[in-house]
Amino acid sequence: MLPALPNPFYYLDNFRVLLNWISARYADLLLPAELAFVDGFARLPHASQALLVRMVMRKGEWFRAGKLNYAEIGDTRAAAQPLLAAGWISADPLLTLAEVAPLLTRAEVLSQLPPQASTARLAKDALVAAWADIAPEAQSFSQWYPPDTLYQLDLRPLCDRLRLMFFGNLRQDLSEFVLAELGVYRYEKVDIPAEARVFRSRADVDHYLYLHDCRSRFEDGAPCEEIAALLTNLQLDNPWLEERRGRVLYALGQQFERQAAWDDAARMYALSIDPSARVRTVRVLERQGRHAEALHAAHALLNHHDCDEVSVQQLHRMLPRLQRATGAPIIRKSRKAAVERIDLCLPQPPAPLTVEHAVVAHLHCDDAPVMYVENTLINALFGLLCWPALFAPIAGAFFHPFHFTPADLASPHFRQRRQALFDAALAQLESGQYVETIRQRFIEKAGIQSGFVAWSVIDQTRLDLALDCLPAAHLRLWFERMLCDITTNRSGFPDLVQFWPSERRYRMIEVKGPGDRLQDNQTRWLNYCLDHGMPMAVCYVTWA
DNA sequence: ACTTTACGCG
DNA sequence: TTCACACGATCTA
DNA sequence: GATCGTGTGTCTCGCGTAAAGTCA
Ligand SMILES: [Mn+2]
Ligand SMILES: [Mn+2]
Repeated sequence: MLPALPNPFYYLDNFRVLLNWISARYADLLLPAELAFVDGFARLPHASQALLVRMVMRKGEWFRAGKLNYAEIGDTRAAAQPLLAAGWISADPLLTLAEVAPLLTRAEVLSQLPPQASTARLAKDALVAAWADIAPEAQSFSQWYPPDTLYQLDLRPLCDRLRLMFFGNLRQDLSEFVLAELGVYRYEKVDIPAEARVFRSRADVDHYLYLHDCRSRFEDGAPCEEIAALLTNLQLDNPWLEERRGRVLYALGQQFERQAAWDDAARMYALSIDPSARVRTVRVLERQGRHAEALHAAHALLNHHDCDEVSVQQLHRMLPRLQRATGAPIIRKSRKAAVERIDLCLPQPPAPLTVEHAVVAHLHCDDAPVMYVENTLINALFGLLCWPALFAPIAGAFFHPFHFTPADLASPHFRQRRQALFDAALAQLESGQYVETIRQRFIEKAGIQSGFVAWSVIDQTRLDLALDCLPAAHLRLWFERMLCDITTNRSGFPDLVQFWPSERRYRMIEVKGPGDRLQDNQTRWLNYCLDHGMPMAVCYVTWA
């Protein structure tokens, strides 16, 4: 049980912090009307401020007075009056039946229908359908349901904008404040300059919101052509936003592919700067039967010097097919790295246990314990050793108190911007100091949110075993590869690690159940590790 | 009377 | 808005 | 067997409550 907060208006305090943060850093990016809100909010009566924040933190834009019951606010209708006068909420909006139905319970819907024995037992959907036959298309809430009053929150777009400018994303919200205060989340303390802000221009904020809206509409099933038109001529000079645009375009391309709209898909991929879009361009040509063009495009990409590892892997897999289809000589690059293979026939464990657990149970013994850790072990060791580099107050990396990774983690310059800090961290692997550093940091930083440390998975025992059995040279190789492309290379590690503490050695085991195959990122890590002489194995399981 | 799900909450 | 697995379709050896 | 595409479950803080559906 969490301790209660002493201040019943804690959420209002948090909102004020956000507003002050915004007005201190972003006054030049706000319109006069938006500044007027920030200003005017502070002059509202206390209870009205609180009520507005309660609505902002809840879902939707419509709120029934009867459902806004807060002891610390008191009379809801009285608190709402100043908000109505300011025009930040409106009363008794016009609604369609489809809009009003979710606001009413089944019993309330029934109460507004003429009493008929035939309707009394119907499900809510059926009651609403019956209501549609006798009700107008749209009417005010008080006409739909006289017993209660409805308010409409008109500030959602502005509050989303402020939330975005504060967090730099729309995934986080005001609950971060209270969760941090309660200690549910603990965040690393990073010095944030008084002027630090993630957006440099209002246009960038507008564009982020625009792209987010495009993505939402796409996910809600809007026609691809419609979203495509919204993105096609969008000019962005901010690389971060252009990447976000590229990801939406890529998703659109995939959807067009599902519809076999090859030309549209190719158009989306051509507009996208996402590297995977270039590979899909080749695949679309192939699916169109344009094999010679596809082969040519594949070679063009492969010959380009900055073709990334993922694309190279995917293109190489396409080459034999394209070469066969075009009659070109088939060049097979069948360099199959020899990896130890373990074949097991095991009884299928009952849910929720998985094939990985079955293999753990089979291979585990007291002097050679096995852990099911996937990416979490190496990521945690990396995150602990490189903690000062990851949380270094680099300009632009941290701009609010609730980061669990630096904002520029995916940037190609990520490592270079922290070169000295990463060099120092990795140098500890040469000196042997890393063991003590990681142990100490595990204690010192325990529980603090980090994108690399899953605290619930890593305990002292596992950490000690890992530090005893994993050679520093191998840690160095893993970390170096991760740093080449952190977002790509932080996943794909094998499922299991087995340790022999008495011999100070280990092996990694990727488990494959029936029907499962090595995935691309697993193959890349496997090949890298084998190339460097690391002990790897793949365990294929069939059910007894 | 029971389960499932969505939401609000600190 | 991540990551990994499950599974079916299709084609090739 | 290899490859590709698609769907699913797991993450997201954990708890209490209301609402709706399911079943007898
Ligand atoms: Mn796995
Ligand atoms: Mn596996």
